[in-house]
Amino acid sequence: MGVTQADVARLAGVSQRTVSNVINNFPHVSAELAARVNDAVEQLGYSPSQAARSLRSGRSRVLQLVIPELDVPYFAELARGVVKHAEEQGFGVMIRQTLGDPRREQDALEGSAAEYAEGTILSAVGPVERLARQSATRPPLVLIGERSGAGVADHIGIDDVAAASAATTHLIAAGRRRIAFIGADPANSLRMAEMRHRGYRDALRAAGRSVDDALVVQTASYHRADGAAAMESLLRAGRAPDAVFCATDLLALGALRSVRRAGLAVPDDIAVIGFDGLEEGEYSAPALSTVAPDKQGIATMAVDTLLARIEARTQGAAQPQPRDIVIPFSLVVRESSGLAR
Amino acid sequence: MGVTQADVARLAGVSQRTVSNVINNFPHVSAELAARVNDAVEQLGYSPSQAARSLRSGRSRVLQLVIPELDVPYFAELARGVVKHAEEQGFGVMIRQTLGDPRREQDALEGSAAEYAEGTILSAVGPVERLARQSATRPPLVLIGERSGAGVADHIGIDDVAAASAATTHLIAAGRRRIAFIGADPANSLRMAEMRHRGYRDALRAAGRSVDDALVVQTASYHRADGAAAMESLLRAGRAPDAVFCATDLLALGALRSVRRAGLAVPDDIAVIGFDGLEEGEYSAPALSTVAPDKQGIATMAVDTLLARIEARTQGAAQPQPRDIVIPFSLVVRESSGLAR
DNA sequence: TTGTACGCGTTATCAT
DNA sequence: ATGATAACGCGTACAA
Repeated sequence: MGVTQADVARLAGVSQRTVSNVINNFPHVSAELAARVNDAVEQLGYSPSQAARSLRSGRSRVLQLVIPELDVPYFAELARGVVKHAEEQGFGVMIRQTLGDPRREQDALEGSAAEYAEGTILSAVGPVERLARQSATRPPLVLIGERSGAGVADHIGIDDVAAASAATTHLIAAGRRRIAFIGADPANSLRMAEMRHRGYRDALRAAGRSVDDALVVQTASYHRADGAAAMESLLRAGRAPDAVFCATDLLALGALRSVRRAGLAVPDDIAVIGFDGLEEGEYSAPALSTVAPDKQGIATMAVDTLLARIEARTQGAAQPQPRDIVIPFSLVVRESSGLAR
Repeated sequence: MGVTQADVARLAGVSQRTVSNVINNFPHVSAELAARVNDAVEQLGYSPSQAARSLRSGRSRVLQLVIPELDVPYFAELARGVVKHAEEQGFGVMIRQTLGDPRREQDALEGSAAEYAEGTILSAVGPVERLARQSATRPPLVLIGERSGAGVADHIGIDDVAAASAATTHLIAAGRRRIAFIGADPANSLRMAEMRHRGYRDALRAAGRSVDDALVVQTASYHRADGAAAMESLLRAGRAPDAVFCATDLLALGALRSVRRAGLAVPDDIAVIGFDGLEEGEYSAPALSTVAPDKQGIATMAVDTLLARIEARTQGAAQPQPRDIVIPFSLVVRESSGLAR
């Protein structure tokens, strides 16, 4: 703060232009001058003003990541990957936390804060159609998780229906008869919930099973406590299921605790499988089976896609159609869905 | 992007100055003009350039949070609190991830990226003396976790020694005789590890117990896997402990799994207590006892302290001496350290 | 190879 | 209450 290129130039006895050249290591600078400038920089503790640089160049080298909650492990792992990869590409990451509030999502995209970033990676909790509308003039937007129906923005994610179906099919193959689903969304606002629910139903039908809606329980949110409460209600409601597919690992971890407290055994009495591939599930008792999206892949691809958009934009190139990039997932069978005795 | 105050002024038929006044809702603007300007803003989809604003005002309203790993739950919870509180104060948060690399810490403070932020909250993994040195000319720095010995920067944190002592004393009071400690730092680079280790020893001595170094195991890091490995080595090494205090909850969660896999029971055979107060510990089997720092308190206080420094700096006020603010912790007794039968 | 001069979009000082 | 104008620090076209 305070010390400018002009100060450095004065001390080094060169023009400001030369200082700028040295800073941005421009090809044609005599080694001697460069040394003198670097000395002066060192001596004054000069560091370039990002604000001026950004105003001048129109580039901030900052990305914005908008997620619901930083301490939900799935988002934390995602954020780790995004920050890491962005830094490797020379970009910083501003993180905004919506806490599930659609107004905050809106504000993150339209508010003045948005102007810092050259682009946004958004994991929305609500419908994204409205949000993504102004993409023409706004900085590029890449969606993860919820996708926009209209193909109005790039989307990176896994095939939720197929993944949910794989989890359910695994339970069926393990010989389970009464397979419950925890995590349906009452408001139907999350397409994610809808898709995982659909995958569950699809798998059941494909196996010739009927779908028993008494075994489908809605949750207000996707935290451990919701899973615990949902499982309790399932256990209270007469005939208990012999397997449960939870829409997130956190729900599953909560469910695990409720089963345990009810004095039942996992997987002997009830098999449990989650969704997210959290490391936490490797250490639960029993270790949690799960459907694991390639989170690092999602993070990397989201950053790369966004950077490509930004690049094209600054080049004034024609923007290709928004793409929907599907990232692979894997079924991770651990203890909680082992074959029943 | 592209549309400036001048464009808005032209459309509204006023001077650019008036537009600026309306944007920053300056007191003296006729309601009629303001409406016209706002219309034009709406119509053009104008939003102010943060770069220009920041260059002009010298303020970016951005804070920098530097932590080792975003997906370590302790840091994730901390980051949540910091981002939340900073946003409430009108500040965005750039997150940098050091992955435990001291060079990245250095770079976060000195590199050009640092210039974006008006101040930095740093959770260091290495010695901070060097890092904090240049505080005179650099933006303000607030330390969380590791503290600098010299009182060269503000520090927010709990009393690690007292907290570790409380955990150990709890184990002693529960009748445990052979209490192990997991998490000592071989390189001794983390003062945190040293302090928690010291608290453990202090409590033992205060109870008239001898300290058996065979029960102290070092870990390379503070993740679940390290805790699991450490516990295994403890179980392999002859006489097993009947209690373990782990320097972090993650270590404890790993230890829990190793005990389970060895066919032993927690807390009957071995009591376990961790450190961090993670929500994850409420759902482990058994639920994990822990020492819980007031994480939201740390986050809030770190932001407030940093903001106060920034304020004083922009006011040109004299900077008070760096403070060391101690945040309370609480002992959370859950199942894993219940009384042995 | 290096110096001079201008403009990026804002805010703020000085008049009116 | 509003309009002209300077300056924030940097990058670069143009000139030398």
